[in-house]
Amino acid sequence: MKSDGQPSGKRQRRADRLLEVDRAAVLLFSERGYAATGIRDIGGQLGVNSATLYHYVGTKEELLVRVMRNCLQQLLEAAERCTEGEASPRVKLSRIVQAHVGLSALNPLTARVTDQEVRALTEPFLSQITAMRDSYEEVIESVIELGIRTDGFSTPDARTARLAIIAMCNGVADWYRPHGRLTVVDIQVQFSDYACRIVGVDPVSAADIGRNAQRIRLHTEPLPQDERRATEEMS
Amino acid sequence: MKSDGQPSGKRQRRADRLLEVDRAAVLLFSERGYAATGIRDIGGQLGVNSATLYHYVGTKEELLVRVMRNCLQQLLEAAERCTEGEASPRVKLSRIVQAHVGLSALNPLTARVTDQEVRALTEPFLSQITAMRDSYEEVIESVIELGIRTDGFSTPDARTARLAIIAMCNGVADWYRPHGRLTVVDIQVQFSDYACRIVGVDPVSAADIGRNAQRIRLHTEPLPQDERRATEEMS
Amino acid sequence: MKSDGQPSGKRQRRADRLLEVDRAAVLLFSERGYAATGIRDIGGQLGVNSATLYHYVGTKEELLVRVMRNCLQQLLEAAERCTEGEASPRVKLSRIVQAHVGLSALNPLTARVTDQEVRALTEPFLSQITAMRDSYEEVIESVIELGIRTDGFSTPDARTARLAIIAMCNGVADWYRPHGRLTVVDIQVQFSDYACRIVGVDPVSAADIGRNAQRIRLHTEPLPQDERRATEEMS
Amino acid sequence: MKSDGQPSGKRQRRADRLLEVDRAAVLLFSERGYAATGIRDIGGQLGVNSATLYHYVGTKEELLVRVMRNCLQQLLEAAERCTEGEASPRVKLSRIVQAHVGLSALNPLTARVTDQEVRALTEPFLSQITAMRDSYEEVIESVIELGIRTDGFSTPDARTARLAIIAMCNGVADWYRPHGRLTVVDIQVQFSDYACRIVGVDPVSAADIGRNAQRIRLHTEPLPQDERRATEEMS
DNA sequence: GATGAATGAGGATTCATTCAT
DNA sequence: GATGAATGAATCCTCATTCAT
Repeated sequence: MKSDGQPSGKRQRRADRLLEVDRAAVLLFSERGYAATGIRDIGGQLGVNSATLYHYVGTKEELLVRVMRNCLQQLLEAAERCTEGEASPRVKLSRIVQAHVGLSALNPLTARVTDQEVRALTEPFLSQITAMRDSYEEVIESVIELGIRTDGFSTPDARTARLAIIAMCNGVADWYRPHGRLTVVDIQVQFSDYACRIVGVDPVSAADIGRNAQRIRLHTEPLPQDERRATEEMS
Repeated sequence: MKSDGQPSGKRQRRADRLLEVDRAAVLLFSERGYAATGIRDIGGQLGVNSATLYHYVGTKEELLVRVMRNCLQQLLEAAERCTEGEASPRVKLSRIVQAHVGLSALNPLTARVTDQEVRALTEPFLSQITAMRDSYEEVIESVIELGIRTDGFSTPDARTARLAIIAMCNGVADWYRPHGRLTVVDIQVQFSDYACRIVGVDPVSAADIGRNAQRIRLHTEPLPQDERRATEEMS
Repeated sequence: MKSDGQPSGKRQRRADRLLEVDRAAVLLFSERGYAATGIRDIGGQLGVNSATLYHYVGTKEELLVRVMRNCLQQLLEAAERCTEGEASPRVKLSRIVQAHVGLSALNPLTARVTDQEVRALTEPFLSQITAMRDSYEEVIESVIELGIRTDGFSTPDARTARLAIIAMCNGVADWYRPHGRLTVVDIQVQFSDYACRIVGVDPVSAADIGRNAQRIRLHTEPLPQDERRATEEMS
Repeated sequence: MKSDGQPSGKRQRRADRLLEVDRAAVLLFSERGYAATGIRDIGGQLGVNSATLYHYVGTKEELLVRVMRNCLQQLLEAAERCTEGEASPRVKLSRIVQAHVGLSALNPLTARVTDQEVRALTEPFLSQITAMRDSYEEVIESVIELGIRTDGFSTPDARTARLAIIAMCNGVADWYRPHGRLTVVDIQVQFSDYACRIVGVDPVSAADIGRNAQRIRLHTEPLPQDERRATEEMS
C-alpha cells in the first residue's frame, strides 16, 4: 500500500495529464474546428511545449479519434441500455432522446466535435467512426419502425423522422450552456416530447421513462468556462 | 455591341466567372471545410491558377462571406415573404419550414457551408453574418410566440421549439441528395408537418400553404455531382 | 525568330533556374550528405526562400532522384557506346573505365552523391535507381567474363574483379579536384591501365581505345569552387 | 562475491553495456547513415530508453568518433605491424592489403561507417580522425614509393596507385557478406594480387606473406544478421 | 485577364539533449 | 542505473497572398 501522505497520489499523474490533453483539444477543436486548430495551440492551452504533447498522444488525428470514439461509445451503450427490456417503442424512443440530449447538454463541446469533424478523418479512422455512427442511428430507426408497426407511430417515413430527431438532438450541443434558463432535465423532457410528437404519439410521462435518463459525463469534456479559471487559480 | 469576329465570343464575363469561383469554393468548403480548403484547391477545381482568383474575389474569407451573405439573404427574404399577409401562425410556420427545407435540399452544399463555417469568420464579418442569422431566427421565434398566444400552439418553450425546428431543417442539408427516394416536395411536406407537431398543432393542408413554397436556387450552389461531369464534357 | 538583343535570352529562365537548384542540391548533398542537408540550406545556397524551391521540384527526395537518374543514365549510355562494335574485351574494358573515370573526375560531386546516397532512397525510387546501377555493373561483368573466355583475362573471379574496378573508379570522385597535378586524361589512362592489370592483361594503347573516351559533362555538376565566386561576382 | 539469488547475475557491467551501445550504433549508422539515425533508434535497438544512453556515452557525435577512432587505430597498428622488419615492398604491400581487406570483410559495418561518415564530424574530432586517416594512407604511399625505387614497381604515379588500392579495399565493406561464395581468405588473396598487379609486379606467394594477415575483430562490429536473432532468443 | 515566381509565416512532427525522480 | 517528461530548435512541406510580366 502506498502510504505517502500526499493528498493527490502520484500514481495517476500520467493518466491525468492525458485527460488534460484531451480536454484542451476538445475545447479548441470545438471553438475553431479541427483543421484550424494547431498542435501548438493545444500545447499553449496547457502551458506546455507542443513537442510534449507527443509523449501522450500520437498524431493530431489520433487525438481527435480518441475523443470521438469515446463519445460515440458512450452514446451507443446508452442507447442500448435504453432499448433493453420490454418497454414500448415510445418509451424507448423517449429514453434514447433523453440520453442523447443529456449527453449533448452535459458535454456540448465534445458532442459538437464528434458530430461535426467526421470529415476531417482519414482512413482507417473514418471507417471506424462512421461505423459507430451508423450503428447508433440504426438503433433509433429500428425503434421508430417498430413503433410504426406496433405502437401507433404515425410518420410518413421512418427515415426522415429519425433524421429530424437526431438533428434536433445534436443541435442541443450548439446552443446549450450551463446555468442557463433551462436545466438539463428541462431540455431532456421537452425534446423527448418533441420526438414523440414528431412520430405522432402522445408524450410519455416522466414516470414511465424512469431514471434511465443517465447523466453521462465524458472525461473529454472541458470544464465550463466559469469553472475553468476558478480551478486554475486554485492550483 | 461587341462586334469582334473572334470565333469563341467573349460573352463569358466577369460575373459569370465570379459565379464559377463561388461554386467551386462552396463545393470544396462543404466537402473539406473552409480551413482545410486551400485557395489552390479552388483554383485547381476551376482549372485556373490560384493567383487568378484574386482578380475576382478578395481574400479567401471574403469568398466565404459572399457565399454566406447571399444564402442568408435569400433565406431571410423568403421568411419575410412567408410571414407577409394575414395568414395564421401555423400557416406561416409551415411556409417558413417549407422554404427553409426547400433551400437546404436544393442547395445542400451552400446551406451546409453557411450553417457550419460561421466559426471561421473574423470581424467585422462575424458580426454581419451573425446579425443576419439572428434576424432569421427571430422571425421564426416571433411566429411561434404569436402562435402560442393566438393559434393554440402548445409548447413549453418557444425558444427550444425554435431551436429544435431550425436544427431539424438545417440537418436536411447533411443528408438530402437529389434523385433519392424522396422528392424535395415530399421532404418539405414532411418537415412542415413535423414542425407543426413540435408546436402541438395539426399539420396544415398543402392547399392552405399555397404555392409560397418557392424553389429557391442559389447561384452559389455547385451542380450535383452527376450533372457536373456531363456539363464539363460538353464544353 | 526571337530577335531581342538581350544576350541572355528569356526563354530558358525556368529551365536555368531548375538547373541551379539541381546544382545547389548536389553541392550540399555531396558536402554534408543528403540527410544532413536541409531544404532551407539549398534555398540559402541559391539566395532564395526555401518555399520557392517547391516551384521547381517536388520533394527533397525527388530532387535527389533526378540527380541520380541523370547521372546513371549517362553512365549507362556511355558504357553501351563503349561496348558497341567489334572491339576486343580488353579495349571495351579500357573504354568503359575511361568513361567512368572521366565522368567521376569531371563531375565529382554528382558522382559521389549518386554513389553514396542510395540508402537515402525510399520506394519506389530505390528500386528504380538500384535497377540502373545493377544494369551498369552487369555490363562490366559481362565484358570481364567474355575476356576470360576469349581474350586471355586471368582473374580468379570475374565478380571481385568487377567490384574492385568499380570501387577504384568511383573512388576518383572522392579525391579528384580540377587544376590538380594530373589532368583528367592522365587519370583516365592510368586507371584504364590499372583495370587491365587487375584482369591480368597488358594495357591497351591509347590509339586502340580511340576517342571514345567522351568527356561527359553533367548539368547537375556545380561549378568548381574557384569558378563559383568568379561567376557570381560577374552578375 | 555477489551472492544474490537472481538467475542472471549482475556481471554485465558498464563496459559490456558500452560495447552493446557501440554495436547498435554501428548497425544503424551503417544502414541509414549517421545523420539519418536517431538517438532514439539506437535506444530502441537495445530495448532501452534513449536517455539511458547518456549514461554510457556523451553525445551522438562522440559515439561516432569512438567507433571511428577504434577502427582506424586498429588499421594503423596493423599496417605498422605489416611494414615492420626487412620484408620487400611487394610483401609489405601485400600484407597491408590483406590486413585491410580482412578488417573490411570481418567488420564491414564498422568499416563502412568509418570510411563514409567523416563528413559528419565537426571540430575538434574532424581533425583527429582525418589525421589518423592520413597517417594510414601515408604508410601505404611510402611503401609504394619505396617499391618504385627498389623493388621494380612500375606505376606512373604512386599517389593514384595508392588511391586506387585503398578505394578497392574499402569497397570490400560495401559488398562482402559472410557465408558467401568466397571466404575472407579468398578475398584477401585476390585483392593483394590485384594490388600487386596495379603496381606492376607479380603477386607474392602466400608463403612469403606469412601469417601476418591477422584476423582483426573489432568489438564495435555488430553480429551478422543471422547470428543476431539467434543470440537474442537465447537471452 | 491571367500566371509563374516568390515569400514569410505557419503547418505537423521529430530531433538531441537535460533533468528530476 | 534507468527513465519519462520536457523542450527549443529543427525537420519537410504548404499556406494565403502579392507582384512583375
